[in-house]
Amino acid sequence: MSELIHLTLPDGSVREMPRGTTGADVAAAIGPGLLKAALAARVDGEIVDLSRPIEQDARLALVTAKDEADALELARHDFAHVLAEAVQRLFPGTQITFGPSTDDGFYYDFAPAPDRGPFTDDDLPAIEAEMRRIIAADKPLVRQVWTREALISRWQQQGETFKAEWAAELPGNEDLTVYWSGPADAEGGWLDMCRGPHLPSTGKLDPSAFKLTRVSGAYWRGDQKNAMLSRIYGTGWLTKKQLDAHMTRLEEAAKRDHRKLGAEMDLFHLQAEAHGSVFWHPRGFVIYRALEAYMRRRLDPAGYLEVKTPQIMDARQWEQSGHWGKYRENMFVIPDEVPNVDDDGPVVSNDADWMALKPMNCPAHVLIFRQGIKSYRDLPLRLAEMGCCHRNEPHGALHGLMRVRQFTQDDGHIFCREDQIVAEVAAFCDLLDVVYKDLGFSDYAIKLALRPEKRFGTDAMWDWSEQSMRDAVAATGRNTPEWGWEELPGEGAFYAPKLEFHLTDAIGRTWQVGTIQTDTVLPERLDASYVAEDGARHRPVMLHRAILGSYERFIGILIEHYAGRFPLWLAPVQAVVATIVSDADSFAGNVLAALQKAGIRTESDLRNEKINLKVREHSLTKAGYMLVVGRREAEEGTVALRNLAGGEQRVMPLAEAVALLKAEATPPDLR
RNA sequence: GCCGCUUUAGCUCAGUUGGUAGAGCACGUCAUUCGUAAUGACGGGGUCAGGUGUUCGAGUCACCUAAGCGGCACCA
Repeated sequence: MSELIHLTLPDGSVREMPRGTTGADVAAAIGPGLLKAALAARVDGEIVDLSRPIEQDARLALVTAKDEADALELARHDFAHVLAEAVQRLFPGTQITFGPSTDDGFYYDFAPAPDRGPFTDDDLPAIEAEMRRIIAADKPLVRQVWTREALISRWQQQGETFKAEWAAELPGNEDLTVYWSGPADAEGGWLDMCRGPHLPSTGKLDPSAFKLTRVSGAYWRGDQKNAMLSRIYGTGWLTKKQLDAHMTRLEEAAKRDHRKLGAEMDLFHLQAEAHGSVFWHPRGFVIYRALEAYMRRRLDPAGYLEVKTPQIMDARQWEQSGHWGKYRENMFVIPDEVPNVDDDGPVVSNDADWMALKPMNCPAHVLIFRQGIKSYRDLPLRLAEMGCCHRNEPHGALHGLMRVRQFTQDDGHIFCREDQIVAEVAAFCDLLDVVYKDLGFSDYAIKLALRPEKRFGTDAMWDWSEQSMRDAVAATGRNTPEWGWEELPGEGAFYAPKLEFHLTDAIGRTWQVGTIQTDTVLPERLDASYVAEDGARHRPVMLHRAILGSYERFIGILIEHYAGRFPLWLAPVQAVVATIVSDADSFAGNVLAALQKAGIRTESDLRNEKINLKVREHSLTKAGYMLVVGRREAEEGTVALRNLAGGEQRVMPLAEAVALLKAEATPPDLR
């Protein structure tokens, strides 16, 4: 059995090695430097442990720190492993569950010992120290294959009920792999069930390249019916330098948090008395209005007809649409009865009729569609509404402007025939693309959320509506990895598959903004129909769609995207006229008037303060431009125009400055 | 809703083992007219989130409620 196998290395050279050789053997044969640097082996494309025997001819590449993505993945997985070992050594009785790598590190979910509550931030320093000890001990990470029965029985013996449950339910019938944090099968060894691969030993990790960041609760298997576990998050890298760079990035990102900038720039506020609803301040509402005006200018020529529908509707309407049954808990419900204030009895009797604040606009749009008789000639009918909706969201979900209880959608519903769907969805994607680019987003992700478990409609309807959506996206060529395209099983709405458009906030969290959905359920439930060429009544398909999603969320993302430094057409304050001496007050008045006449949002600052202070203050509130006037400008009819973002300034005649600002403040669609 | 943490002046924060509150900025008054990121002096301002309890005494300890923050779950 001492045959030789042939391993093809990345440079094309072929090495003869005995069957059963390992990545480590090959590295050693090439040179001690490579052996030291090697982290894992890539055999025919698959990453495996350096110690895994190779049984047949293969392409082999050794993974080192230079293969950053692979190396990071390996290191983060190992950090999670070391974290779990550290926790069990420090807190006996803690059960381990599972712990994967993440985009910037790792986490591990634990079931704390019964006599001890969940972990807190105070536990982290000790756990970090224990992790460093495990790394310093340079424990070998040893792979073993166990039968399922043996492993389950070991977990049960050790009281690891979560691991036992998982081992029993892992799909397939094959044996399971475990990894020892060495020594294997001996005192001091520590075992976890894991598919691998792992680094050769814990010492390959840089003990200064990780940091435990926070603790949180997390449900076992992500289901809130299950036990609440205690999750410890860490960020992990290959070097301390990478870790430091990451921490710096986080600090920078925190500075662009829309909640922080919203206060600093005096855009809006939130307070307990109306938690989850936004108090827009004058400067913030300027952005809102500019965005709304822009959207109307985009929607009108795209064939949308804007409507306005009631804020409150009878509960029976929501029953018929299906929302009452599914979302009753999250709707604001009010009695349709005048309370008798003189009466000592209950303000509302049990048999009151119930009304609800609208959580969405679609049923109302169907009601508009149903007025009169619609012909196939009326289709596609595109109704739009800047619809103010209320949803009583779970309190833990609220988040600044991103997740609120009162919000305004740039909503729209397209009633059309089945054969019009591909064209309508494609046109929507194109319109959305134009809008996002105008607003500064060339990078967004597209996902298709498929039928959920609980849904209305037949499987045939879902087959058809999901496929129509795939076809429509394919027609736009956007169903590719570059667009982040993926299908999300089970995540659709109860009445329709959802095409989702996602943007990312300052610290990397993604938020759904735009959406379009192919709905055949609601037209059925609310009995919408049109007369076709054959003279018979047919059901229209209803496309639910929004580009911004909600003004609140989109403005939140805009604030973070621009770090408050908006393009001039969206800037709350586009220009500030500031004087150096009071002798220039009168000329400053002329400058202010000229700018306001040109439609530039301008403020003036005539305070008896140094120009340094004025520059500083208006820079901090992120006004667009400053027009400084002193004695010289007043005499010459010029202004010193300073871009507060860039800092450069130029003296020019007033008329020239007005023209310049007017051009830059023109919205992108009007240029 | 679940887990953990937080809540002291308009904002950012200090307040040691329980002995009835402090800074910087902001704000007000006065002086300063000073050419591109903080002029100076003086002054006003707090039921320490709300409630209940322990205590001679609570910003400090316990419990409850609310909101916020980080996750989880949810997101029509």
